[in-house]
Amino acid sequence: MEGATSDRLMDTAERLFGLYGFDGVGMRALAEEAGVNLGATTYHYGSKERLYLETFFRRFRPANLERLELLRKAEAAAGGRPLPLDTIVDCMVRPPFRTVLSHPHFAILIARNLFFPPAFLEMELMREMQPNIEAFLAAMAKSLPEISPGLIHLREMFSMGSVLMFAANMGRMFPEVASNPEPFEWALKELVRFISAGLQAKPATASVTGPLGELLAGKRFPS
Amino acid sequence: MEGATSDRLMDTAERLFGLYGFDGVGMRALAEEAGVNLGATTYHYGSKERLYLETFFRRFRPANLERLELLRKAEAAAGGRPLPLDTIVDCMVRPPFRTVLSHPHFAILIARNLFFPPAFLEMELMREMQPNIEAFLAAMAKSLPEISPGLIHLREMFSMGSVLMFAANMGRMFPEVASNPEPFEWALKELVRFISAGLQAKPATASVTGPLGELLAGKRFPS
DNA sequence: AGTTAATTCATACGACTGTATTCTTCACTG
DNA sequence: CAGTGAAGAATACAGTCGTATGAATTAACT
Repeated sequence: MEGATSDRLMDTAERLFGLYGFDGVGMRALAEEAGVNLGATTYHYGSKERLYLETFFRRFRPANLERLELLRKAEAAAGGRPLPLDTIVDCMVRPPFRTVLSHPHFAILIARNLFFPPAFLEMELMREMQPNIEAFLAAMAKSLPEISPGLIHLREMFSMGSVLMFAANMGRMFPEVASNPEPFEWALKELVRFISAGLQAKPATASVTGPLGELLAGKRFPS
Repeated sequence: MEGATSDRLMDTAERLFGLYGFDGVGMRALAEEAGVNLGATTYHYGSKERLYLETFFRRFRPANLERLELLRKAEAAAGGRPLPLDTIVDCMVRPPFRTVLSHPHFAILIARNLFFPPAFLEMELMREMQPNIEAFLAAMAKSLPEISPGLIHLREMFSMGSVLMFAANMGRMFPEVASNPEPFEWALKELVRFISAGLQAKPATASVTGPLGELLAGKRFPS
């Protein structure tokens, strides 16, 4: 079969880079763990950075696109009316975690990259996520008219923290998720619940206008 | 003044380790950035790992202890009655973020270490945090009698994700927090609000008993 | 079967890693 | 002022890093 070596390389990279980070994994350890010669890494991917990028984006890109698709579909079905918060949050978290169900090692890698992206990843990551951020922010703003955009932005950041924390620890929590997905599904539903409750909460202080509002509205966070 | 070199070394370590992680910073780059000879690193700290540990724990330990103190005081003031959720969460997040107000670079370092602790840190970190986890879990359980311990545990993990996401990004959000702390204080209040709303939410599914409940109750998450 | 391309392999290169060693400089004390 | 120990500085060491190179091997196709 064609590509068995390069596939084994990427699967091992997914696991090791997730566990130890880009700087924490050497090409020799990676090749050995994959049962592949060291030279094969250069041959198939050219450089360590490219291997890292391709390993990450092969699963991240489809999941990210599917998020937007799900949101568009839900919006179309609602016909212009604001979506329930649970629906929006579900569109946001369902695709990546469905991916993770069949590829558990990807969970911690995505958490690592969204929380502390390596410098060479940052730009492409932002470019990939910007449409999603804007679309989800807009959907939330429509469903939460009484909350200022700056606060929604802040809360979306909080939400992403919860999601990524869950992703980073699900390997420890549900070691055999593939064969027994029910506890995982339960936790995922609770994650959605937790987030939408936080998003809908009454603001702690009066809505912030003026300099602070503009300041927060202009910021970009990983998500 | 005594210890100027070792202090400069630790301050630089705090910043660089936070930005690039343990494996992302070399001793030479660290020494040069600190304006210190390479040999001084070995002389003052013996090894890279010890420098890392001391850098982290010099601020983490006091903040962590203060969290427990605050909770104890609040519990004493309440005289056995359950505490308001906002109070519990405030005790949890206030000390680390007060630390971060005077030492902004520590924010991303603590986020990194709680999210993806290096292997050599994991054990000591758990030992340091276990009393806190148990105390806060107990306080929350008392204030949320209708929510199962397993779910509270899960939600505490979600909360920690929000907190750490905020910590990891506050450098970008509030670059001059020392001279202008008001926006930061506002965001911090909103963080507390977000979390306590999520903690108090009605469970998404009926309370889980049997194997799953025990499974979740026995797990340990970073916090 | 013979030619060509694709892939695997062992090896090597220079740069960089964390740490050890050695020597010099400085400050303070008896 | 002699002496003692801490601190600073330069250099060295063995090991590992990512990557490059060229030969050996396999696969594919005429």
